[in-house]
Amino acid sequence: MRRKASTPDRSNPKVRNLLVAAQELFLEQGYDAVTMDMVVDLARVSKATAYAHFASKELLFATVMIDLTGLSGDEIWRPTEAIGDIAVELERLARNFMTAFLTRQAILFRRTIVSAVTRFPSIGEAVYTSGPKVIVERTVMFMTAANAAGKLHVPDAELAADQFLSLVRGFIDIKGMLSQELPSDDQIEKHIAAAIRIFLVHYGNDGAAAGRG
Amino acid sequence: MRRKASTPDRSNPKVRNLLVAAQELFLEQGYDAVTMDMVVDLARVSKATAYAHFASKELLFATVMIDLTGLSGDEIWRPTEAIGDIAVELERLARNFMTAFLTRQAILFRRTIVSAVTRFPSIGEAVYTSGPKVIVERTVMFMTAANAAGKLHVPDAELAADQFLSLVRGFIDIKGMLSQELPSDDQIEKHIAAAIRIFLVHYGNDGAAAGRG
DNA sequence: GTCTATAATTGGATAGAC
DNA sequence: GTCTATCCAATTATAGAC
Repeated sequence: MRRKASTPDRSNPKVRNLLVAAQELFLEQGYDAVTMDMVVDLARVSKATAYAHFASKELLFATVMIDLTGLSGDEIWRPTEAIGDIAVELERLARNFMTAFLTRQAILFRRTIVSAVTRFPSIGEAVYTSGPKVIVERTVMFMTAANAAGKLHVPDAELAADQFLSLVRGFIDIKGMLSQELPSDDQIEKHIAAAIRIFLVHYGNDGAAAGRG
Repeated sequence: MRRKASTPDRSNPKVRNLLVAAQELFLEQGYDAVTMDMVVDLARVSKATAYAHFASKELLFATVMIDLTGLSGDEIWRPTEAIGDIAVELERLARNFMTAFLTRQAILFRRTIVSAVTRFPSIGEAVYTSGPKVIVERTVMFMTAANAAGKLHVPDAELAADQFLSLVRGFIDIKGMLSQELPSDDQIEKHIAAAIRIFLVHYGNDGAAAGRG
């Protein structure tokens, strides 16, 4: 019965142990540096058991990566929410995004997934589709809703969403990807505030900006 | 004589062949997927020769990566240049950055270096220092110069540089990192134009923006 | 310096007992 | 399903001749 080809049985404790161990090791060390021996040792499971549930190291890796992807959809913004004070809303959206984006775990995940793209392109596509793509879509929805509610003046919601997320992200994430250092909470706060300021000067609906369109 | 520990002899044709072959293979497939056999085959050199010049695969990899880093300093902007029409200057800076950033080779390089950070942190630091860090520094210099010349109103040059680069980069680079698709030249042009527009509304010196500081 | 041939080890995956 | 013990292919690095 091709159970192995489909979803592994997560009610099985050994399967869970394997997934937890594999996740930790893959995130910390990357696909190649991790051996199946290391995984089964940490999971306290024999190798044969591991291969009874996951047909290959590659499949175990893919399962772990896909599991990690679904974390960041609704956490940004829910389309059902009403929009209050626009500066507050933008701030909340920005902070939600940054906490999902700049945690140590998130950075490790991005490193790991980027490392794997070359060899497992389909995993990269899947993560893109259920990760960044969703974030952008949600932000576009937000911009559209804010525009409709008269809280922003947004002629092009996709452009505005792209610019907002770009400003919020900033350029610091590169440092996080290449080195160990992460920005402090204080830096992040200041950064978000500045991003919202420049964004609102352009897209705010208080008539402050001239010559837009 | 510990020649191997220092810089390899680049006047030697076989060394050059090795570096060229290694660069191509590492960029296309990543550190682990490339074997020394593949490198020496492509370089048409024997394995023993390779190890006569590079003490290990790791050192060969590090050499290739460091070589690839120095490409993007002066190409952004030179501090000696006088600043003319600000919109034109910003556009040139943005385009220089994007062509250095969104080429196929640049993306492959970023993927490869990110993959390697976990296992070779010092390489990541080195690349950060002579890559992104330099780009940011140059852009800060530009902002400072433009402010001094009265072409921009920039109270905080570092913030302005971060915002400008963030806007120009946009959010599309993520797609490039996770999938194969790259934005078209046309999309890039429109994107740059929009970035400059929002930037100038905030930082332009024509009195269009209100309430800044 | 350069080559061919080979050592030494690692690591993904499986056989067979329980 | 689970374990122990093992196979076998791949890979980094070197020995020894020229």
